[in-house]
Amino acid sequence: MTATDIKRAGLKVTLPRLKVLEVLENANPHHLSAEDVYKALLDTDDSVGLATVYRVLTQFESAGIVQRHNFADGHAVYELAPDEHHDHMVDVDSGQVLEFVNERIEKLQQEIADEHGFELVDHELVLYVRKRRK
Amino acid sequence: MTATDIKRAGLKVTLPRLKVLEVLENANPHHLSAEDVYKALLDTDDSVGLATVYRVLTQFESAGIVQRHNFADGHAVYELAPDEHHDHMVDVDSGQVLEFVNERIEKLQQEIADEHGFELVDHELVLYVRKRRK
DNA sequence: ATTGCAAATGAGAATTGTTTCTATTTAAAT
DNA sequence: ATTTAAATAGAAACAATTCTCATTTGCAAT
Repeated sequence: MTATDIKRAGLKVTLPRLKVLEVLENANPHHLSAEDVYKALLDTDDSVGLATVYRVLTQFESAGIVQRHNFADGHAVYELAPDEHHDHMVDVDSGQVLEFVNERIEKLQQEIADEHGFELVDHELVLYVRKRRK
Repeated sequence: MTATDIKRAGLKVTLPRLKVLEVLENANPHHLSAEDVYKALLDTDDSVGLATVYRVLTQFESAGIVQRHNFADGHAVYELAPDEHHDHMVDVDSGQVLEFVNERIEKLQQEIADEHGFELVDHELVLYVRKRRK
C-alpha cells in the first residue's frame, strides 16, 4: 500500500492520509477502530484530527484500500484490504480476533445466492467462539 | 410467543412488554430497529417510551425471546427468536432482507471452530447480494 | 519558484443511536 | 385492599460518528 493507491483513488496524497495508512500497515492485530488509529497518532509529531481519521477511513473504504467490519458489540473496525479474502472468528471471552479462510464455505455462499436468483456481491461471516476446555 | 414466555424469563407481565411483543409478532419484514418498534406504538392508545423499548428488547434478548443482529450500516435490528436458526441475505439495491438456512454451512462453521480449538458460541452470516440479470 | 484554487484539514458543535437516572406508577403476592 | 419490589416515562447522559466552516495544503499552471 503506497501513495500510489491513494492517487489511483482520485485523492490527494496528504500527510494525514499517509499517516493513517502507515498506522494500518504496522497494526497488530490488524483490526483497529477509528479511535485506535487516532490514538496511535496522537503522540507523533503529526497527529491527525479524529474527524479526519473517520473521513479518511471512509474514503479508503470506498477506494477499496481498507475494509470495514461491524462486530457484534456494535462498533466498527478497519483493516487494510487483504490480498485474499478471509473471515473472522471472535473469542467472546478475550475479544481476540482470528482470521480464517475456508474455500468450501465461500463456494457454498455463491451457490446459495445463486439458488435464490442473486449474485453474491459481498458477505460477512463472523464466528463467535470460546476456547474449548477438553 | 405469549405472556408465559415473559413470565418464564422472570419478568413481570406488563403492558409495554406485551405491546412490544405484539409489534414484533406482526412485523413484516421481521427485522425492526428499536426506533421502528417505538414508532409502531406511537399512534396506539398505549405508546411506550423509547427508553423502555430499548430496555425491553435487551431483556427479551437475554431471555432468548428475541435475537439481535448488527447489519452493515451499523445499527441493531431485532426479530422474534425463530424456531429454527437462519441466516440473512440482504439485497444491496432494494435493502430487502431474506432468510435462508443451509445445513452444510452450519456444519462447516462448527468444524472450523473445532479445528482451531474453539467451540462455536454463535455466528453471524450475512450475504450481500444483487438480483441476477439473466 | 510562485501563485491560485479546489480539495483537505482540525476543532468543535451537532447528530444519531443507545443507555442510564430518577421520580412516579404498576403488577402481583399477601 | 395493602404493600412492596419491579417497571415505567422522560430527561439527561453517553459514545460513536458526521457536519460546519475558517484555515491550510497539494499540486497544476504559470
